[in-house]
Amino acid sequence: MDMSKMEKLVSLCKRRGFIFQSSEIYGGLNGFWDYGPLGVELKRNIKEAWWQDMVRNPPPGPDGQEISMVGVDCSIIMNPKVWIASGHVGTFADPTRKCTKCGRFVRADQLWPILAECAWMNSLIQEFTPITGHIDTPRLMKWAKGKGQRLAPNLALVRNPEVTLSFLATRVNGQPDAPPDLMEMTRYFATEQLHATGLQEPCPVCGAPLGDAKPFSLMFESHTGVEKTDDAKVYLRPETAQGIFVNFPNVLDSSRLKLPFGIAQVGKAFRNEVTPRNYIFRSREFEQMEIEFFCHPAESMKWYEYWRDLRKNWYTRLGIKSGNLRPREQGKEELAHYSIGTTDIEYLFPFSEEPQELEGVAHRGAYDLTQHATHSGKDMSYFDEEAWERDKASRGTNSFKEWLKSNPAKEEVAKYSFVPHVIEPSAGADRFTLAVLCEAFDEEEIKGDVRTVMRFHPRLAPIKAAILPLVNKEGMPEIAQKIYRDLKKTFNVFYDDKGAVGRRYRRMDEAGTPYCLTIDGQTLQDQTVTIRDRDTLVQERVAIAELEAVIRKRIDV
RNA sequence: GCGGGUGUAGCUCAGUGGUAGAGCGUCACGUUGCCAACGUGAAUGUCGUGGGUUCGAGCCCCAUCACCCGCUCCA
Repeated sequence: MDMSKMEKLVSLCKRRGFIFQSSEIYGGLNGFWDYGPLGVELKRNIKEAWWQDMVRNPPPGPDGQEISMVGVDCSIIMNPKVWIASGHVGTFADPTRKCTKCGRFVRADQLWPILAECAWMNSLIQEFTPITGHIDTPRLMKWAKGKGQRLAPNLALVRNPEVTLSFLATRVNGQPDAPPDLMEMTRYFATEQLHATGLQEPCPVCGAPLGDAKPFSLMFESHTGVEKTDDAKVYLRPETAQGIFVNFPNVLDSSRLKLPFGIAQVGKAFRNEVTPRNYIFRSREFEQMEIEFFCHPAESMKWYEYWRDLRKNWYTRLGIKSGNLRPREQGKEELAHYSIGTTDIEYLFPFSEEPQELEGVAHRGAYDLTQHATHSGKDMSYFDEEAWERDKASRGTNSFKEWLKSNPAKEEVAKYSFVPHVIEPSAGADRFTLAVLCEAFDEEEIKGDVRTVMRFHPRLAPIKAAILPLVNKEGMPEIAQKIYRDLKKTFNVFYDDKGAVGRRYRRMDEAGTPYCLTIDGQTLQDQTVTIRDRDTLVQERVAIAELEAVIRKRIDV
């Protein structure tokens, strides 16, 4: 059998119940996936580890201080104005035309300026005189069979010069008093079947005819209420972040938080990706684990570095080998216009030679809060009461409002009232789940036999321990059942008494269960069981009474 | 969206126009004494889906869907 690692992993995930294709019995749906019984446990453990480590128990800040984190859980469908303010609606609101051959998108209103600058046009325009409409057929023919082949392989003039030029000649000779202008000539060059299609407009990249202009949005749309009118149009959120931003004032007013602090959210997001690809890596429905950390502008770089390092280390701690994990500072040209800095934390998946993004840690400045302040009219700034209390005596009044009337300098006001800067560590829960699966997958040879084992970090493993009576007699199943009932109150454990114990061990290896507890003959004598380690295969004896503590200790490594 | 490939049992695959198959897995019974044991038996398929050609289609043709690879896209 010659399967790639990725194919083996996909097969195992199906076979053991980690991941299924969405609506599979109906042929599936491109870009959508389901988690099975083991997969949902794995993903829950990942999300819970994130929530525990980032929200409930984050490590100390850069100066050793406690850091404040709270969570929210926002609706997926929000007021559409949110997405206008965030920029998601605007970015692709312009009608876009798609090339029928190469698939590239061109903004409809920019087509001619772009064409004027494109490579094939600049080459072609030297071969005729657009002012007079005069054409030199042999010269254009030569271009079509030479440079044109390379520069615009799908241009009608290149694909079928005889026909294309005959249409053009008919036009030029038929109306000698009204020579075609550059635009019309370009359309002729792009048209192969004039009578069937009419004049076409070419793709700036390859020359093929462009499709009709259509508004293009990566956001899924729906409607509220009965009538599906434009007024009722809503969007499925393409990211969880905006729910946090728009709730910034609510959280501030209800939770007695002071800057700096962070708000976290875990939840589904939706993007109508052009090409979903690579298993669950790029799906149209996915889950994000996002933090917006709000801080004073003067401290923002410090916090950016804090989160960047913390997030990278988190992955390492959960078992991602450092060699496969690549933090990558984005270049200036890559950055969104509002971002001061962004680090992509990338992972080298088996399906790609290039590392792929697991998480982006972005310094977003005051962009988002300012956008929402502008669009909603709601004040999104923060008033630093401590700073004001400290300085008010020297300002000559107890009232900040009163002081503002004296027209203080902007920089002075900003010491007390300002729009916080934001550091955004935005992680993909499904992407990390896939990374964990890839990282865990291993095959090793034991006595000429291949053992497939998922080496999950114990904290993430779907099943923590299996309880196995060595044989089904002499009271072993009864003892095993009791152990099972005790342990399942605390851990996700699995009971199995079917078949030979070796086979049961191997089954648990494929599920990634870190520990197997076996009830054997000696158990009957001294109330101990063996605990088998998934990775080392080493077995130790542990008293039944100490099992819970022993497992807890091992899982919390 | 383009080009190439694939689609047959839960998984991996064989099956080139004439009775739907194998290995593994699953289940039952027996056996069981620590790393995928053994014996016996069983279940499992609209051959991705829909059309067409044919006396007859898993196989040929058309369309469509999904997955994989390469482009493209990923605000």
